[in-house]
Amino acid sequence: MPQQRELIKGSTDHLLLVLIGQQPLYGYKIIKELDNRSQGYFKFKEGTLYPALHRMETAGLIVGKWEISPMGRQRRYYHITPKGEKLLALERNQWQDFLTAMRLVVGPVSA
Amino acid sequence: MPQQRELIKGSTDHLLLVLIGQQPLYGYKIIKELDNRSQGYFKFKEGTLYPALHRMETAGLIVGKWEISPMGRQRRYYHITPKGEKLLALERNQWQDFLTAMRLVVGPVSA
DNA sequence: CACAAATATATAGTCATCCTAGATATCTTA
DNA sequence: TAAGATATCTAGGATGACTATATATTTGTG
Repeated sequence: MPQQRELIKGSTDHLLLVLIGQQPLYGYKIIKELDNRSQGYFKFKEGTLYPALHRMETAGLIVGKWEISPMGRQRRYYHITPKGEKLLALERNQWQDFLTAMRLVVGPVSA
Repeated sequence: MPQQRELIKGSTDHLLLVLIGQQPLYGYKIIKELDNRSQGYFKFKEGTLYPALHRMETAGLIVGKWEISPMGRQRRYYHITPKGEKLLALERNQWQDFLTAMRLVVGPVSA
């Protein structure tokens, strides 16, 4: 499973890329968004999120820019890059493949 | 996400528990079974599998017994324990919850 | 006004897991 | 007899998630 480990470990990164791919977001907002959208399931810790964002920026998947939020405050907004877009599309396929493989082993998953 | 990290990291352990929960199996056979059932997706390495089995045995989820295979050879067959059965049922629910949360964030997953 | 809580970013250190790589042994088949 | 499949095991490296902490600003409350 060449890509599976990355997927497993990367489910965090995938979630971040999905959100940032929809709109530029800053770290703290991402934590809140993930919490809200998942109805309280995902509760990312700062120690997980910020290093992940830095990793992804180093990898050229996103770029962080200091911008003024609608509230007039300085926020570090992350934008997805073309490279990030490509990886995002790839990750969606990998996620599908992983789910398919899991279903084959553990049996069908309801819903 | 208290259980999510365990789930992510534990997708390996979950797969093993599912298989062993269906029938006693030995390590090498588990690798082949996962490969076959997943149509080549899961290709566990020995360095991943055996330590995982040892961890799970230490945790009391499975017990390994040296037995003679139908081929007349010594194999270390792992059997699920009552404790393992309970965790397996719990893990199935956690897997469902995780999938639900993922869908809420990344959108519906086909099939 | 003062203080608490929420907002917001960051990182050092710990821990767990996955994989590489190698060791070892038996059995089957050409 | 040799090669390849079967079978188990572990040390060490790499990576990522979390705890804990530091720091600063803003909002809400009494």
